[in-house]
Amino acid sequence: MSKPDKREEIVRAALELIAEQGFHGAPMAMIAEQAGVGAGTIYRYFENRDVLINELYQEIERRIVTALHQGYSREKPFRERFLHLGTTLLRFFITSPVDFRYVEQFHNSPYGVAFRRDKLLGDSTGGCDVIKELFELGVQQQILKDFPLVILFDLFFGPVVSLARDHILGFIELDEAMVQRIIESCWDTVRR
Amino acid sequence: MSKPDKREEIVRAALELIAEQGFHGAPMAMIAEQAGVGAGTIYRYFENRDVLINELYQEIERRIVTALHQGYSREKPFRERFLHLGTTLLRFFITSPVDFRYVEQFHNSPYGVAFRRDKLLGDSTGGCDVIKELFELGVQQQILKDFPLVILFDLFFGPVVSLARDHILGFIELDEAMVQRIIESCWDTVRR
Amino acid sequence: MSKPDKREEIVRAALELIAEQGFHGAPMAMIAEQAGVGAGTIYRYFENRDVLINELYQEIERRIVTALHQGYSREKPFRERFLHLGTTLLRFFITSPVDFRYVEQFHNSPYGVAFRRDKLLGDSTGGCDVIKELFELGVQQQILKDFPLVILFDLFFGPVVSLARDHILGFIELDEAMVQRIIESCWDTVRR
Amino acid sequence: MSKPDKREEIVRAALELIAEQGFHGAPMAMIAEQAGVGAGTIYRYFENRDVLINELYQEIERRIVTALHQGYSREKPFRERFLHLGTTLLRFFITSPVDFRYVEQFHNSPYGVAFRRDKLLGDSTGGCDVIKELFELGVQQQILKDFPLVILFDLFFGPVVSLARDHILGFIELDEAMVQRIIESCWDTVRR
DNA sequence: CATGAATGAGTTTTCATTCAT
DNA sequence: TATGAATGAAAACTCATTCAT
Repeated sequence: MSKPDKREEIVRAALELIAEQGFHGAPMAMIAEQAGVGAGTIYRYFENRDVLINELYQEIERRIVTALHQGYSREKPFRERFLHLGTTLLRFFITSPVDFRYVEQFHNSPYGVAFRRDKLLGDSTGGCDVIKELFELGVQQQILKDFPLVILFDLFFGPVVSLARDHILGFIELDEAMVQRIIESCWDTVRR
Repeated sequence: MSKPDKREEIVRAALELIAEQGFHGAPMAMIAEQAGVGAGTIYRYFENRDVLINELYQEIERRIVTALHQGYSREKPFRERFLHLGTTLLRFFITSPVDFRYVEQFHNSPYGVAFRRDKLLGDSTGGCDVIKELFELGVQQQILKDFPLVILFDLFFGPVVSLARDHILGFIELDEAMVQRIIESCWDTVRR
Repeated sequence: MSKPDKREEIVRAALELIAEQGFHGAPMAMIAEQAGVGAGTIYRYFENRDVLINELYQEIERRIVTALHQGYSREKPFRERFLHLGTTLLRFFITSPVDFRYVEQFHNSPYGVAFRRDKLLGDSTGGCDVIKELFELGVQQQILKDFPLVILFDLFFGPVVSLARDHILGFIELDEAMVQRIIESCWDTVRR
Repeated sequence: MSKPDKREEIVRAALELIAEQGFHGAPMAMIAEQAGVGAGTIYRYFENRDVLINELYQEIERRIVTALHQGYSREKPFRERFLHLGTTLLRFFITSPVDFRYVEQFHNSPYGVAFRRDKLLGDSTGGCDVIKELFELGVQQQILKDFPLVILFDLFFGPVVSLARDHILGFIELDEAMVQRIIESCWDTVRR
């Protein structure tokens, strides 16, 4: 196995185990075994457990940002851009349940709290500037309701996260049509 | 300290520690110290850690249910009842940050997963029959949008939870007027 | 409940629990509950756990000695006296399984070791002078084989204990006739 | 220290401590210290305390079986084979006092009871098929007295165990000649 | 006298991290 | 560079004993 491959395996193993079993259910030894490497090897790629966990989160964040930008264009009309971001995010979550579960584990843990404290930002999706930019624009141009930015975020993304969770837990089955209808409802909530 | 006082102190200490530090940050010894009792004393009131954690959750649930029923009347118009439940819940969360944080910790943990599995329900507020009843009525009478119940729940309560979290973390400051406006927006999301 | 009754109940409860579950399975609180008294009450009758356990043993020993003397007479012929002691002891054990189990637990424990150390004696039945006396007589009068006393004890009582254990554990079923035959065999072992 | 050495040290330490102090007197930390290893190291070789204790017992049983087979031959006359087994067992016990004490501790403990329950056998020496086989043969061929097998076992091995115990505790001093004489006496007890 | 709630020392076990190979 | 055996601190839990009522 080549060097980057090893790192890859560790990341994959850690992500899956933590997503499925929580932080409790993923001790370093188990991650190593699942990754097919020695326990000590993890420490060649990640200084310690905390670093591993935080880097995992950042990798997911990067994937989310990439997904959001795919097919996104500042030229399109505001509503369309909005729907694009909403549906893309919801679709990302329900097609990447491991990533989603990990993010949830992360946010509800000492790691997530520390992370949030650092950011002092407040978007529940995690540092996606493209979203923030669009919301700010919508407020400026009075397309969106006259709420503080954070509230608009919560009104729009609160349901997205809840729905993704319920889909992944099997309480509902979201198909593409439903995703569209839902995000349109969310849009109605925040638009003026 | 009288007997019920001791149980009370343990509950309070456990609740605060877990809400603030998560389950990791609240070992039994620390809970005992914070409560001003011996380590073994906790086990006189709670069979083991799991029981303690689950009873804590149930106490909060009882408090929520009590709050929701206060001032609630089946005689009032549907919309008014809806707004009552939404504002009451949001107000409860932001005035009981410890309870709220605990509930979040709980849901995102092996305990919460097991709990959900038992319920097979899917409302993110936790066994509040009065809420479920009202939503079912709304669907029947075609007052609410034609979505599965679970989705309506998520559309309505997803934002509530997100907003409560951001308020508690200090990202926003929700006053009574804002609470009213927000819940009205949520109502617009789900009503036909 | 009168005072001696309470002591009696404690003794009975402790004996049964320890006999059935071993020392591990009989914490003071459980003994108290089984006896129908408060946990602290035990300490009015026995200074501490060790004292209780040792007194329990001594009570059994007294019962054994009493049994051995019943119907025993120095006037009878040697062989008859011998058979009397052997059959009486074996009968006592299999009709008092709780006492027997307790004695076994006791001997194989720190308590028993300390007890033996104190005695520096060596009879495996526990300080029964009538037995010792008879054996010494048998050696003197050359009725018994020319072995040290301790060895004669072991040859005679080793089987008795093993058989009692197997009877109580249900591996064999000893009736009166069998008891007679067995003890006669043991007699053949030690007699000249 | 090489890997098997460490396991060896743990086994030795546990065996000695338990033999001398009983199960109570041998907590894992003490075993680790005595073995010169870290507390956690024990768990690399034994899943938990129960496993350690049971494996210890099985190792001893293997040693006993090995000893019994040494110099044993189905060709030799019955009586000779009998004496071989008896003397070998007694010799093994008095030259391996730690093993003997451990076996006694084991049998008189929840471990031993569970173990016996599994076996449903009833020989007090512990699964030594060679012994059982010989006894069965003796019964068939009417060389031994007409007793159930279990009783013959107890008549023969009851004294052996008692004698070994008394030798180890220092109440008697068994030399080779005495061992011979004793086992011959035991033989007289069971032979027709 | 009797009680039983309270205690905290002591037990088993886990797991992040190190370091000799 | 990779390994995985070894570690020991920390966690949950038990229980003999005390002492206020």
